[in-house]
Amino acid sequence: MPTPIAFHKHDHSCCEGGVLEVADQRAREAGLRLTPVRRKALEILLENHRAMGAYEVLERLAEGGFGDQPPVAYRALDFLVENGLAHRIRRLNAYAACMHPETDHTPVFMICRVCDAVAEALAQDVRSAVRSVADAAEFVVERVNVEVLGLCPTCQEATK
Amino acid sequence: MPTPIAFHKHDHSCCEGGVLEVADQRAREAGLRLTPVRRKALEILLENHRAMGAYEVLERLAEGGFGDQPPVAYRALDFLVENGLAHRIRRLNAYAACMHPETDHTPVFMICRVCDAVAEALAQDVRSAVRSVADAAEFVVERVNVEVLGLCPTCQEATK
DNA sequence: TGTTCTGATGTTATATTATTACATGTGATA
DNA sequence: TATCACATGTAATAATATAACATCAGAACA
Repeated sequence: MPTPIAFHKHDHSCCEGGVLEVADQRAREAGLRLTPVRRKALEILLENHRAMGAYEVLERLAEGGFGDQPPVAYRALDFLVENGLAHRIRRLNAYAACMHPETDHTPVFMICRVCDAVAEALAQDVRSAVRSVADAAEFVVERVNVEVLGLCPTCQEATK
Repeated sequence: MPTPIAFHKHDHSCCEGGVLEVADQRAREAGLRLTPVRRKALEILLENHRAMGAYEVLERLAEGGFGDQPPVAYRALDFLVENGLAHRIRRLNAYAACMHPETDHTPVFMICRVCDAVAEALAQDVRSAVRSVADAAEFVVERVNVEVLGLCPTCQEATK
């Protein structure tokens, strides 16, 4: 199954190179420890450009000479998520490289229920709407996760 | 751990009775098959008034004379979610009775990272913001799930 | 009444996802 | 070099979820 992280065609080399560059930069500036396993995990997510399960990432890490036990993948992925370099897509029990690591954003994930494709979008409006609801409940917001289920452009066609 | 579905004190008998009443009504009118296990599962969620794991619900169902194997709980919970009588809280791998079954809503769940308390809020603004993002991506929205992680009023106090 | 169909339930087994616990290594700092 | 903090490796297991199939109960109908 394809499960790309964007619905439409694009020059993927830009995503990959750009994101890795930002990651390296953040590592230098913010003192992030982007160690070999962690960087490799990010590369794997970027290469595939789709939501991947932890065990799938683990397999690729093991092929790359790293450990082959679950914590190896979970630790690397947790690190990436903690530091805004990847996101966790809960509906799919999967992870995807963040496409906008340079900005402090509230991502919205659109997940196709037919083909499992995922696209990440930025939505400042969603963030502010959430914030006002939370304020009313006296709740302090730290992270916002929005997952939208529906039909991607391709599967809409197929359904017709 | 308590994990209530609302942060503030309230008359819980209203929630419980009201929601069950709406559920029964929907069963009659819309031809929903709210069978004994399904109704019991809803009662369990309402009684506890908090997010509960499937196995926790299963245990209570078994005590009530129903089957004690995982599919018993998963099927009942899936039914409730499908029909808008419960929600799945993915961050907690848990389920909670819907507090607004009468309305077609986009729930926002606020989840406390310290005590796991969950509160459900309605947010029409969030829905429309999501919709406009999705339109731009030519994505057809079917369900929206918003989970906000942060600190509930009680844990904010404790952290000070 | 009895037959047939559909969907719900029970049960066994197993798959998938995630964590705990502990040993080992590694690089910075005093 | 001693010590510390943190990263990694590994074994074992916990927690969550589903597949597959048998059985049952009620509706629709001859």
